[in-house]
Amino acid sequence: MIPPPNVTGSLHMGHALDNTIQDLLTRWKRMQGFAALWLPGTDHAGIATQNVVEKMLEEQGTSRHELGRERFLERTWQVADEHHDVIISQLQRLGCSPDWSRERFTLDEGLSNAVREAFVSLYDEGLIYRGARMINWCPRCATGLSDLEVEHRESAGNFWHMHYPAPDGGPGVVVATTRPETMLGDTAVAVHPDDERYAHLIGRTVTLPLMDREIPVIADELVDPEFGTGAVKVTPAHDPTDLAIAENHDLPHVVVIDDTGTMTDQAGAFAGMDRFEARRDIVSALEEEGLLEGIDEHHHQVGHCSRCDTVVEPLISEQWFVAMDQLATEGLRAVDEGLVRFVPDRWTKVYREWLENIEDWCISRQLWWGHQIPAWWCEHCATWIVAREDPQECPDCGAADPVQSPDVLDTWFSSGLWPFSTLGWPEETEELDFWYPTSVLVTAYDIIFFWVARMIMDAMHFTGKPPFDTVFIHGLVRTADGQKMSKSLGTGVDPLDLIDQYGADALRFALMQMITHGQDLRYTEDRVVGARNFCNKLWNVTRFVTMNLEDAPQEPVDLAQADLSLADRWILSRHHRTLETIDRELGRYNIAQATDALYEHIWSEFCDWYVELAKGDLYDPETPERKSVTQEVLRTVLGGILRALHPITPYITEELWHRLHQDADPIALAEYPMPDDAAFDEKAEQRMSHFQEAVGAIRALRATLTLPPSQRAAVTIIPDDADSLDLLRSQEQGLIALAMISELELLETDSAEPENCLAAGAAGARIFLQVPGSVDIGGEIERIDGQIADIKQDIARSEGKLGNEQFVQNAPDEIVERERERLAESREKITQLKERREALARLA
RNA sequence: GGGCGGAUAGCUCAGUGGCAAGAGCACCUGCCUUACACGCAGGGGGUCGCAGGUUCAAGUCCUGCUCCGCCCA
Repeated sequence: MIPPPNVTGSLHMGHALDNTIQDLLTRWKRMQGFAALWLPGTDHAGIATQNVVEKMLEEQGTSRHELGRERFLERTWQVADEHHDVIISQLQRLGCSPDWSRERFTLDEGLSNAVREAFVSLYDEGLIYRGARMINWCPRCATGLSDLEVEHRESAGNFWHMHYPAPDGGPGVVVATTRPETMLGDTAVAVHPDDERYAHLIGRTVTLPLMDREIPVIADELVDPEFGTGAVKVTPAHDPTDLAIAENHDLPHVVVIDDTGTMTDQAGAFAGMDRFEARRDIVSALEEEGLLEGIDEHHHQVGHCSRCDTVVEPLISEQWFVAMDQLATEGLRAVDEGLVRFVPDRWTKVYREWLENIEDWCISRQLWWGHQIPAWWCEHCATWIVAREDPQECPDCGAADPVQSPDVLDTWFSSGLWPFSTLGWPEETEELDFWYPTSVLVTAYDIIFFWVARMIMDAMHFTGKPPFDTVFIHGLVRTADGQKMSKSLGTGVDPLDLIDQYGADALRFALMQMITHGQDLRYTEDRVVGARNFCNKLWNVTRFVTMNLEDAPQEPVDLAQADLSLADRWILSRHHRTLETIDRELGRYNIAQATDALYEHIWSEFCDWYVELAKGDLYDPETPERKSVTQEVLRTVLGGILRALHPITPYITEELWHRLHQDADPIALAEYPMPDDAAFDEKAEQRMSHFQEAVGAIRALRATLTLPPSQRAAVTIIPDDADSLDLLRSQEQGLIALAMISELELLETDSAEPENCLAAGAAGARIFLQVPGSVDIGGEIERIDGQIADIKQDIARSEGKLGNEQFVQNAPDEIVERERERLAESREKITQLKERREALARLA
């Protein structure tokens, strides 16, 4: 299932990451023959979209109220449609392959029916109710918000200490507050019952300054005696804790701030002022009266509207709520019974703790863009009618034309239904029957609460089943220095720019390499450059292969019957080990590990070694059978590589697939390559690694002399044993080519060492490079000294371990034996190195 | 205040308690070697945050601490 990108913006790097993961998983499973549904769609993002449109209207000098609800919605649909088209085309450019025929939008008719069904049935069960409670109100958006839509940020503020005198002119009490403007609505002062400092005041009254109102001093456990002066002002209408205290003591509410952030006519002299203006004026008024005892700087958490950043006002307001107790229990059951699992697992705890401490959910929004609440007010009965069908009259009293609530639902109310509403719920459709419950949800950790938790709760409640069995949680894409990417800060990166510059495949490959388990990832462009280079490498090696397949036999060679070279056996073995790694790691959602395994296999094994060795066989007219076997191996391995890579880089692999196989079906429909144990060839891998070591040793010797590739050199090799001799003899051609040898002398095991040579040891052989003419060998002596020093350390370490009785006794025999072998090898090596150094010193 | 994550090469990150710590990028040296200079070959670079502990053996497990980031209140 796709997390619906909202229709207000365009795709950012987070979407690119998220959708590439989903596309990868979908293509992978699809190629493996599973019926894989990836259902795309978008959500209407109520408050965000409405804000975008209102801003546009403001620029045009009008407002939603001037337009009226109907015309405003027309305008908003237009904007939403435009953004929708942009997003869809972006997803397509990224190479996403969902089932476009099933695309859904949360305001579609079907999904709206689901919303209405969900609302009415929750209402009928008593899980949705309407009530006056303290909620978070955004004065700018003019709507209530859920707790999740408020961002608490530490802000610099003050602690104002205000003196509330006793009515008889006595000392009274000093209270401290961060919000002086609310004092106009104070209806008490509260202290902790055990606080001896204030015990004498409990039950008496103090005078509320500026309002000249007597308010009681009460005792309540909720007061923290350590905080501030230990005495708090109580403003039931404007603070959740104060409201709780007021309920304990039956205190009256005085509303002094209205839903536009303006002081009400209850606010005395300050009526009509903006709340922040009033704060300043109240402070100076108190100061004038000598009632301001002091100001402390104070950093505290202030709630901001997550959509417009306005300071949120806690207000008592009549709204629709979802009672969360029962739903949360069902949501917890889903993870407790293992019906839903989070990857990585640690997010389970985050999810669980949130559900365990959840409050009722305010779902009504005083907006126009969204699902209008299916509740109608009957003026005559003074009751709400909640119904699936629009009522023409009140079912109780028959009064005509009940009025529908103008409010709409929180967007997440509809998003929570997404996994099943998109498949037709509440109808019992074939789609629902076949596809539901789904398998995987992929999303970033920042919407676990908003979306994931709600989907799980809703699914458990309405369908009795989990919406999916796995939630794969990834991190956020950040800038190179770890900042959040944001358009407004100018730190955002547009994935489309990168696609233009490097291609969608490069972007996808880079993102898949960077992804870690639930950790944020830092984006730098050089990762995409690297991925682009990799694509280029793949392109070129395919070019090489196809060029060399032009004269390949019509009938493909049966590799199972063919006479395979060491290199052939090796690359086939490595290829299948890579496939095994991919299968294992993707199965664990270790996407980067799977991606890196392919990178390594393609570049460092296939290109760097197999292709280089293949050239000898391809260009040697003497051995046509070898050539056709090599051609077949190239075709087979490259074909496997392209298919294995296709879910990550769909475009280039599709193109190259058709260059490799002219009449093939699309690679997207090809079978995903699976590892075959029969291809694992331990022996070939071991022999090949000895061969590679020999090549490496010669190359290293050449490098110390800074010989250019054009200057080939004569090499003598003395194998340690018959096995090595056999290996090197069989690989002579490759050795000469890869180590740039002019003349190769492969001696018998016990031969005498040649004079005037640079020497090196490789697994199973000693290697001698003839020094041509006057070359500086000082560098080589230095290099050998370094090696001697390193090996001395190794010897000391091995001797230490083996000299330790505890180690020999307790460690597994295998480990001890290995340590003995290593020690012997090191001693052998150091002897050779010392001899070599002396020989060099004589040379110089 | 509670919880979570991170600290390994200059940078970004991998690293089932056991063959001498790896990759990519960056850096240095030499190369247009006929698939690829978006490339090839070679190389330098590490007190694995700090302090204890467990173990024959710790980057890896335990405890405490420091710093950075995030979530919740």
